[in-house]
Amino acid sequence: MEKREKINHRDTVCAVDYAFQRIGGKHKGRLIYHLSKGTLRYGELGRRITGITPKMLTQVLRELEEDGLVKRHVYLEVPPRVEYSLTPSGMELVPFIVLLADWGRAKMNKEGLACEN
Amino acid sequence: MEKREKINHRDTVCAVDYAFQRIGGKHKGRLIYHLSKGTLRYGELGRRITGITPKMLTQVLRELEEDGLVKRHVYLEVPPRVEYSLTPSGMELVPFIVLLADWGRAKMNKEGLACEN
DNA sequence: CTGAATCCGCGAAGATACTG
DNA sequence: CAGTATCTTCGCGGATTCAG
Repeated sequence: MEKREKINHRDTVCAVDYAFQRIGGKHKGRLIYHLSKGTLRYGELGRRITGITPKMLTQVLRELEEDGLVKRHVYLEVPPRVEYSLTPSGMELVPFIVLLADWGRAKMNKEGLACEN
Repeated sequence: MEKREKINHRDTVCAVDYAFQRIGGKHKGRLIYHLSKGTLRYGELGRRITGITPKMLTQVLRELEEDGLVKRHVYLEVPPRVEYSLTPSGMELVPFIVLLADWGRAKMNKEGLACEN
C-alpha cells in the first residue's frame, strides 16, 4: 500500500507518468470503464472484470479510492452490500477511457479480432 | 518477447484492455508523448525519458514497433543513427496522451506538485 | 552510437483457503 | 456478500557486459 509513496519519491514528476500511475495497471482501465456506466457492487465488478481475483479487485479499488477517483459506499445490512461509483474526478477520465476503447475496438476489427465490450 | 502472445491467448478480448496493453506499461506513455513532438534518435529518447535503461528503452520501442505505433528508421552511417517516429496509428493516440497529460498536470497543480513536462 | 545478451533480485500478481 | 490471509510463482526491470 506504500507503493504510491515509493513511486513519488523515486522518479521525476511528469504529468504523463502521474496520469498513468493512476489509471494504468492491469485492471484499472476496465474498472473505470465499467463504473462509467453506473454504480456497481463488489461482486458485480468481479464478474464483469474477467480474470481478476478478489485480492486484486480489492487492491485496485483501494488505490483508486485513495487517488480520489472512486467512491466506496458501505451499506450496513445483512447480507452486506458495498457499492462503488466514480467521483467527479473519476468521471473526468471517462471520455479518455471511451476514446481509448474506441481506438482499441477499431484496431481489433482491423485485425479480425472479436471484441466483447 | 512472447509477452504479447501470452496476454492474447489468456484473457478475453476487451477493447479497453487491448488499448492499455499497447500504451500502458511504465514508459510507453512518456515515449509516445515525446515522439508526438517529432522524430527522435535513440540516444535523445534515452535522455528525455529519465530513469530508463537502454534495455528497457529498446524493449519498449520494439513492442511499440510490433504493434505498429512506432516506426524505426535506420541510417547506414558511421556512427550509426537510428531514428524513431510515430506511425499514423501512433499519431491517433496523441490527442489521448495530451489530454491525459493535461489532466495529470491539473491534478498535480491542485496538489501543489511541480511538473516538468 | 545503438543496440544485444545474460544474470538475477524483488515486488507484483495468482491460487487457495478462510472470516465477519 | 465482501472481503482477508498466506503462500508461491513469475516476470519486470536493473546492472553489467559485449558487439557491430
